Amino acid sequence: MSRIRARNEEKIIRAASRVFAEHGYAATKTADIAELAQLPKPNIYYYFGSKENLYRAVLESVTEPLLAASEPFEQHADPVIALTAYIRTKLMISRDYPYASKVFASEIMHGAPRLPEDIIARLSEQTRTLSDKLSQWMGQGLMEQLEPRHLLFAIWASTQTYADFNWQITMALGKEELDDTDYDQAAEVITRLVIEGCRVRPLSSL
Amino acid sequence: MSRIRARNEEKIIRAASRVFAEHGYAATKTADIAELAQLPKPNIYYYFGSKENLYRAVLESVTEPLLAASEPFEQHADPVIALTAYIRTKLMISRDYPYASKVFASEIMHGAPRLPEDIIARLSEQTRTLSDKLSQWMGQGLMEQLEPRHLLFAIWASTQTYADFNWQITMALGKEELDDTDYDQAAEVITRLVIEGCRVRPLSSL
DNA sequence: GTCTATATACAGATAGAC
DNA sequence: GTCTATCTGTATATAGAC
Repeated sequence: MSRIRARNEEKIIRAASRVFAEHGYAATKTADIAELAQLPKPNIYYYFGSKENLYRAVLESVTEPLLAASEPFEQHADPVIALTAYIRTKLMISRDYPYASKVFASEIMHGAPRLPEDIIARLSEQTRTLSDKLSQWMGQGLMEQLEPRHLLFAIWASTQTYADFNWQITMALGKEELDDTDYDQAAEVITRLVIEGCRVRPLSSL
Repeated sequence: MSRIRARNEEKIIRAASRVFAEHGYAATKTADIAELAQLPKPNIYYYFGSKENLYRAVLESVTEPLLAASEPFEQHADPVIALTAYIRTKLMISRDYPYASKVFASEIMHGAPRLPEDIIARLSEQTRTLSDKLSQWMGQGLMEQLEPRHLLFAIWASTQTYADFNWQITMALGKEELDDTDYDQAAEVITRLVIEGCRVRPLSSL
């Protein structure tokens, strides 16, 4: 793998993430990706073979930040701290990786027809890990007994909505784009819903 | 407007809602809509003129159920009852009108490039009405003081996710499709988050 | 008013020069 | 290894028969 190749592949992936996120897979023209990447169109086919291959490469590349969100669950044993940090991290990912979030959202909304099996497996495993942790806390009396997966769905949806449905959010808030204050307010509301709503208590209360 | 015309237009709209929801605007072929509607393809162009016109007609037709969700806010003065009913209604809409929800979600995710101005206006007005009502309850001390629009975003996201990201939900729950029990559990979790999380109190507590 | 057969345009992909 | 010029399939849209 040459220097120039690595550099061009990265430029293409970056440009493709954005165009796929903004227009969706089918509406995306490889010519637009090439233009944004400032490379001739055939380069894309030379490096990736086909539009679909490139799209799969994009899906792989955007998976990391999304999976990394669960770190707070591994780092903190205390449910109040872990859940608070998790919500904040999920919101920061929506802010910093909006293309990753949208490409995934679009893919999943249409039934994940092009999502590689290994990514599905990793997402499933993460879901299991997270819901097991929640069940454990519930069993210890550190939070109310609820179906943990529905709680996860609520957290995922209400944090990712700031990336996926950014248009609606900015419109409703009457802004061009969101600033740090908006994300702080979002974190405050969602954290309150989860912590107070599930009566989550710190480890020290045991 | 002839009988046969009205009937065919409705068949086309219904088929189009489904195909647009499942594949997105760009990936949808008018031939697939025609096949599902059991009509010849040129009929679509005869009745609607273009794929884009048909899509706009679909957007108009799916707007009603989505706007109707706010009825509980008008019917019930009590915040506990109104919010509980609102969450339930939103979930039932996700269950009963999944195509409407997905077509809208896809449109908004890509920046609403084809959403008619009048629909935007009606959605904006509803947002204002709902957040005003929440502010009023907060002012009366019937619930915690929070940015009401962020609370709305959380409710919208966590209820619509059951339609928009149905694939992920069913996969996480290990099911082919959701049943009434799943929606009951979802309602229980989301209602608890909102009512307990915002410390919403009934009118009678005043 | 309705539908079969066809034109047209666009975008994914590649052959071949450099 | 890289890119210009071109091919080709596919899907929107319509002309014209019934």
